[in-house]
Amino acid sequence: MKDQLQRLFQQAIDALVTDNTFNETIKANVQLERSKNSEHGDLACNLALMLAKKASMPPRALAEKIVQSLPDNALIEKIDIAGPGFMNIFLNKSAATAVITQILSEKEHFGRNHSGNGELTQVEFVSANPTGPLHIGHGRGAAVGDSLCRLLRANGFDAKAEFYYNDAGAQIETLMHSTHARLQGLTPESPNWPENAGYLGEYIQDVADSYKNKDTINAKDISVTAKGDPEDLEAIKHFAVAYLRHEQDLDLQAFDVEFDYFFLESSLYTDGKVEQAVDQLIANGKTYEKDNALWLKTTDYGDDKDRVMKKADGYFTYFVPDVAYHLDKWQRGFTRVINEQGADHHSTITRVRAGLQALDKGIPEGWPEYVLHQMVLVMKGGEEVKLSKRAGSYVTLRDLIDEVGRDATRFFLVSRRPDAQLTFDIDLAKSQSNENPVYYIQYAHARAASVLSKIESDKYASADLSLLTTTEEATLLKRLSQYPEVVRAAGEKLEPHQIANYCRELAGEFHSYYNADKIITENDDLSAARAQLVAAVKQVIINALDLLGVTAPDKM
RNA sequence: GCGCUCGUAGCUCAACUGGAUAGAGCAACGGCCUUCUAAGCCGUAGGUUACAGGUUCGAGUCCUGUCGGGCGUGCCA
Repeated sequence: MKDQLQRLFQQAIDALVTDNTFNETIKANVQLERSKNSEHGDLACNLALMLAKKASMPPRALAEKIVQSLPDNALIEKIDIAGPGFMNIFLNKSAATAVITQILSEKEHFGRNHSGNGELTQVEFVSANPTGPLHIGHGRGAAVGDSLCRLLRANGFDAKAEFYYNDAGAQIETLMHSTHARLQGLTPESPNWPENAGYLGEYIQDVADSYKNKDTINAKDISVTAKGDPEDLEAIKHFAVAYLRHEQDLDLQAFDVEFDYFFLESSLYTDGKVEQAVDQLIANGKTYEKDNALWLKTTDYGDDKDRVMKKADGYFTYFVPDVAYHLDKWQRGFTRVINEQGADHHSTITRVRAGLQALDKGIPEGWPEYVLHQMVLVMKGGEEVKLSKRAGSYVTLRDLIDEVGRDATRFFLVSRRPDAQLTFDIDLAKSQSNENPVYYIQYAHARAASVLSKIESDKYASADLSLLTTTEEATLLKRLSQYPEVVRAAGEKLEPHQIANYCRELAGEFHSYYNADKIITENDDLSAARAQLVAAVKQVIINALDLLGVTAPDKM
């Protein structure tokens, strides 16, 4: 509908060009905005303000000429010229209620579009080291990443979720030594606790106990049985990684987050992909040797200094496998990749992109895209809880889900802009769990379901929607018709929190409506029309919450 | 020091590609259940959008500077 209106305004401008109001051809960027204030109509257009100078006439006068030049149409009821020169568009009544019919026929597809054209897109997120349980920071990544996948799919992209396991670095050695020390009956308090056993958390003891019991662990795509030999370091390492991967699987399951693919960093070495990438960089002349190390000329691609690729001790620095990994993503056909990561990784962006450009494989400069989320501060008892895996003080994601609930946790973590820090006060979340915004939205849905259950659906299968005349009804209709645009905007900007805001507004307006007007009245025709509106609201709440991975229960 | 990022009500956060009177929740105060779910609604109060300039018809939003927080800045991952 917006498109149709934009075309109408473009035609009006064209007409004014031919009658010489403008002395040049104007390629107008017609902007239509949803007005916040209902006195300002349904949509507002600022064309006259933007073009006043070029027409060398006052904006309000230009606005009048534009309105006069608009072709006849069935959409617009009237246009007011207001303020400095806004054209406030009031839509036809039947155009406003048409959205109900549309929602009820499209159901769960309402709001979805095909703008992504099925482009193969990958969202990589969480990607935690398999060295401990997931904490709330990973939770934010999981909530945002999963929601991004859902949003992209709603916008017509073929989105795949991927988890990258850093199972090949120094942190895995640390995990091995930590488990080994526990197997020997040591604790971090022991005077002879080894220095290279850096993980001090109690969960390492669980890993050691399980290893000693010769347990079998079934993680996502592997099955490992512990040898039980406390001196076999390789076996310990292998088992510990599997054990903790399984723990993370359970965390993700509890959070209702699914991945299409788990990628192991170690496979990049065993498949020779790291070597291949390095050889290619050397062959392309993008490297040099200095101080016994191999350097990449990242300054050619906007970095502020060159970076070491291969250390003097012969090992690669961490970003080298990252480059190889991203080359692999590209070769798998992901023309679009979005990496959802903690903001502490932002320095890798320049390096990974630089490495990819240096490979000279025709990868676009801005590829891959990044969505970075800021740290989550966890408060408990009025104090900040440090999320240090090494020190062992720890708030796990699963603790949080148990205490606060899955829907509330997900909603909370995804309802803020990712690039702003957020504070998660555990005491507050627990004590006010009934007042969490997610319940407000779910309650709106439950209320709608409850009312509808009181009318047989064939009683409102058809209805005269022109009976919807109250201001609350007009407000709701406007909000509903806005939903497809919100899905599109949130998808384009990769901002799931816009969906959360929309949910809150729709729920609030529905609660107001519910209190202001009876849905079921003496008048059967009116009841039918209102029931259709309620059914449409209910459907859109379901659709929107689904994009956030939050359920919409019928009863609360 | 340099780079990125954020600064909005007492607290936690919104504000669509720059739009009209900056909005919610929590906390505070006052009302609304004989009636479709009160996990709700209505109202009151709360703001120099950190500060100072600039750009323009118009700035919380863009630019410059200052102050403050976070992250990064390693031959750590």
